[in-house]
Amino acid sequence: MAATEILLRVRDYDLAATLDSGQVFRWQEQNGSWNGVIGRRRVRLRQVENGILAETGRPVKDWNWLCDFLQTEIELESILKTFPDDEPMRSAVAACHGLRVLRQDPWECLASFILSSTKQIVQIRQIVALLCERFGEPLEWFGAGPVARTGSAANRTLQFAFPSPEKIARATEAELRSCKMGFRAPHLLAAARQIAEGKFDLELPRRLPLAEAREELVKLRGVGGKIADCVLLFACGFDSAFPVDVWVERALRQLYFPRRRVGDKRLRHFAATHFGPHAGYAQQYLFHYIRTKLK
DNA sequence: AGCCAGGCTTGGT
DNA sequence: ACCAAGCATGGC
Repeated sequence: MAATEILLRVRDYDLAATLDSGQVFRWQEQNGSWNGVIGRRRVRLRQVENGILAETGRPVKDWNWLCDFLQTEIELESILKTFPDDEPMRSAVAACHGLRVLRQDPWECLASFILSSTKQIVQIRQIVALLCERFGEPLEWFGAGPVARTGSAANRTLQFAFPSPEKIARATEAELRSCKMGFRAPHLLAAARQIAEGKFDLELPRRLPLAEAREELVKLRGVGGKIADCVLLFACGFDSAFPVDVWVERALRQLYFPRRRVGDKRLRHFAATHFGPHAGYAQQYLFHYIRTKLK
């Protein structure tokens, strides 16, 4: 039966932590609900006692797209069990219980993280919002109400889909720069063109072994190892990908090597070997922990 | 190897 | 109020 609402029964799921942990950049909290866009659908999510209550503007028959995005079928406990049994991980897990890794659209993920380099999360959100308002296709309003002309900036941006590679490919560098992305504009433009022209297949990495998938992604301009790892983890389903940004590096040094000089090489080796088959999840816990709980 | 590239937020004064 | 440092980095 088609409905505009569904209850996804799931436990160990902290919706707020998950949507606000720097994986995705378009979700907005509004009095207890989270508003966002998945594909061409505007979605409202609310954490309830026995799971997540989801609402869309139009009736939906098949909710798989939502379960896939939220990864509600993943049993979190079995992943947490694979984490190393050490003090830093125990603290991070205790502090961020219910934090999940989402499964995003590869293009939105790639584009967002190309725009992320040396930007703070608030600012990445701002750039992505401008990009969607300027280039994204308009979406139907949430619910049946009339179009409000006086929506907040936060709500206005949720009236647009994330722009396709084809749309971005037709833009000029100057137009992209007007979204305040600075030197990242040519990177985004080049990636969009390669994908739009069929010279780069974003569906491919998913089907390759991790190392080869990473090699492919790194071929794109503006994509180094860190951004490739973000796409591999957040969009391609590689749980073992371990993005190391300044926060995770800080977490590793502070929590695992306090008051010790550790070379960059050794730290990378530690990161690559210590955290097990779901290292990406462990990374997300460390990232969120150091940013929100330890400062 | 080291420097450079937007612009906004954060934090110290 | 003002200013400097820093930011889910990668390219040259």
